[in-house]
Amino acid sequence: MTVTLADVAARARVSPATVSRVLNGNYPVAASTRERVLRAVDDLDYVLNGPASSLAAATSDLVGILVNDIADPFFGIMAGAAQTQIGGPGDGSGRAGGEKLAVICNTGGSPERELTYLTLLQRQRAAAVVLTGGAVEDPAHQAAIAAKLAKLADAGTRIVFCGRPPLPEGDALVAALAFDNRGGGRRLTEHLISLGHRRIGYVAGPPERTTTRHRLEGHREALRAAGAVEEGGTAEGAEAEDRLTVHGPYDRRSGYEATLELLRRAPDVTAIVAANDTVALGACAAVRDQGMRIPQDISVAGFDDLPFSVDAVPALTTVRLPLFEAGARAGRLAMGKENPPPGGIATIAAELMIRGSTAAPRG
Amino acid sequence: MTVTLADVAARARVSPATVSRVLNGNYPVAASTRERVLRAVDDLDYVLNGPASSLAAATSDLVGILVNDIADPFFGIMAGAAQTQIGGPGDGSGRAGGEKLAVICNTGGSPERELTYLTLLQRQRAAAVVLTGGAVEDPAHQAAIAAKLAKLADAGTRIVFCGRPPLPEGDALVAALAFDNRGGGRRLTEHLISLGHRRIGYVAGPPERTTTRHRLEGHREALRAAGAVEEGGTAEGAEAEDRLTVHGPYDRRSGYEATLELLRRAPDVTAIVAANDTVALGACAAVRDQGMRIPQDISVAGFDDLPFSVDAVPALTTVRLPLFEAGARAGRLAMGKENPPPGGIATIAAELMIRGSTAAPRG
DNA sequence: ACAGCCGTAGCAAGCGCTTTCTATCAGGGA
DNA sequence: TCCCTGATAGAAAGCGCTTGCTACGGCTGT
Repeated sequence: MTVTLADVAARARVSPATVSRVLNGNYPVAASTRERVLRAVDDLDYVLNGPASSLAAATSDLVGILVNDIADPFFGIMAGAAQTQIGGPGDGSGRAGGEKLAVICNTGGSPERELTYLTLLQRQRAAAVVLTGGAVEDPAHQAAIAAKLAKLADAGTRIVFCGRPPLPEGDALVAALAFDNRGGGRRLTEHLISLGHRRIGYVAGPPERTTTRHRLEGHREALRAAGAVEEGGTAEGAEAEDRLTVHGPYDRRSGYEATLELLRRAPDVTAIVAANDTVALGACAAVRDQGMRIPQDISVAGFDDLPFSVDAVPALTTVRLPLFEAGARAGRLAMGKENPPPGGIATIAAELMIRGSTAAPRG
Repeated sequence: MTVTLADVAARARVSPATVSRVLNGNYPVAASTRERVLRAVDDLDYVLNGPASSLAAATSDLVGILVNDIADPFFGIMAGAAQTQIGGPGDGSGRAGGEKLAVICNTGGSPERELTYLTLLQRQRAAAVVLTGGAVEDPAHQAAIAAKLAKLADAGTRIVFCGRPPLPEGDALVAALAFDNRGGGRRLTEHLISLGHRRIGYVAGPPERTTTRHRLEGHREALRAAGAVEEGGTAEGAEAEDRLTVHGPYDRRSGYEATLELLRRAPDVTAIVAANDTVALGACAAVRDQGMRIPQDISVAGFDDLPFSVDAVPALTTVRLPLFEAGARAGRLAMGKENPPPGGIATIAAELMIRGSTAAPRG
């Protein structure tokens, strides 16, 4: 029924050990023998039994990539980029070639599913795991994840964070690539302030995510530095900040609804900063549906600079994150093709992209 | 070092066989014994060895999902939806629960990589494989893929097509879910024709893809039915069709450039149909950069109805494909949770969404 | 009371591959 | 000429799990 190593060995008139060595190419085999074996492999259309191989070698060629939402290009781009570095081009034959099987796992942002996938990957003795995107800040889950990662690392699995802050007690991991969300958020709001905006609404992501918090913190840093919310004392400033912030999921619809809420609470905002570009698109729609023009009546800004941002009308002012580059680098780190950054952590710069959706508020 | 089944068995004072049966739950085990085993599993923090298990059982719990470009939400949405049906919620523990590990494989649209991934999946003895999106029409590759799929099916792997036409000699596969690209394309162009458009440009996808061909065929069917290109004879009609069609990859940039080319070739077109929404966005940008307004000066339409389409300004007229539903159904088929459609093939309707980007041409 | 069963648990034989250790052979230096 | 060395190939022992078959009580039916 199934062709096994032994069948190939028989046909090539060598021992199974030799066939294995030819296939893995990590032991000297005479050229003539190798050729004979390879021909037998082709003749019989042999395909290695992965589980058997993994069992015997105690390692597998699986690399897991965990994402929060694969339908979101933010993750799609990173995951795709990582995969370009992991699944080598291959030769179409059944032979190994250093390429691994990159598997993208969609957690849907749920910590439980994240843990489940990590366990599944642990079961498969994955060669590496890449965790992308913001983490949930619940201490219990942080600890659970950290414990699981420690076990994985123990078993020889390489761990890479991409666009995700390192663990508090992050030691087991090979490398963390963190986006400068705080700095990006700060520069974006500084830009709005420099245009003359003072009442700036913020449509934030889910409160429990690190990404949300960091971007929001950057925003508020800029606000405070400019004294933009000082209308008496710090207490009132904080109150104003809260009133001008609405949280919701990272999707278009949430952006739409949160913006409506924001406009209701504070009809006098002159600018709205969204948690990301997708949310910003929803915000734009809401602003427009309220009969206001962008940017004449109200400025809108996003974050991430996803491909569609430049095509929005007007083009979205946003903060560019080098998603592809970061994903590719994470992939290389996972493959051990690249050395981890000093200290294990690299912060990736976020670049302000000023486009048409922001302008000075009306006199 | 690593905890094995035997360790658990020893601690629970039962045989390894019993532990295995408790974990797999497919053999009667007394409640008291089961509990003892489960406690031992927890105590020792045991995690099943996937490769060993797959080897012994001759099956694995991997399900592969092949996509052309994971950075494209078209695929992201389908893949994410499929995964919701495949990777059960799990319980966070190491225990099995019918859930499988859904792995998304990014082929980049390359047939070689598609084949490579299929081999990798075959190696892993995958439980099922879902192939999404249009196929490349090269006969050699068609045959290679068909042969590979036949082998996979032989080995017990379930095969599902999603948004991909069935193989010419498609028999081995469980089910094919095909989008009505031709019908959608036809209705879209009929809509434009009914608005009064006669000179309609078409920004097509890569010529070798089935999706491209079907959508284009639908477009031309509508054109011919309306006699819109008849300016003498059929030969001239065909020539006009070719002149008004520009091929390119399925991305924004290609849409931009192809539209510029189209406008150069035929400055008098009153409408442009794009291969998909992403391309349409590029087309819109090009139209605008040429100083024309949408839809007053020129109408633009897309295909797919990706989430951002409704947020384009003006909102994009397009053809809605139920990507999430199709992906979820494909996932269920892959899991054997749902029966294949009669004949193995189901055609999924495409719905015309008329929005602001199309209007009657200027008198 | 005895044969026959059902419900459970254990034994042991692999699943197909990797890898350590050993065997063999052809040369080359002394 | 003989022994030592380097280059290859083979033998065999698992890797950790699943599962067919066997074993063993206690029950039921007659």
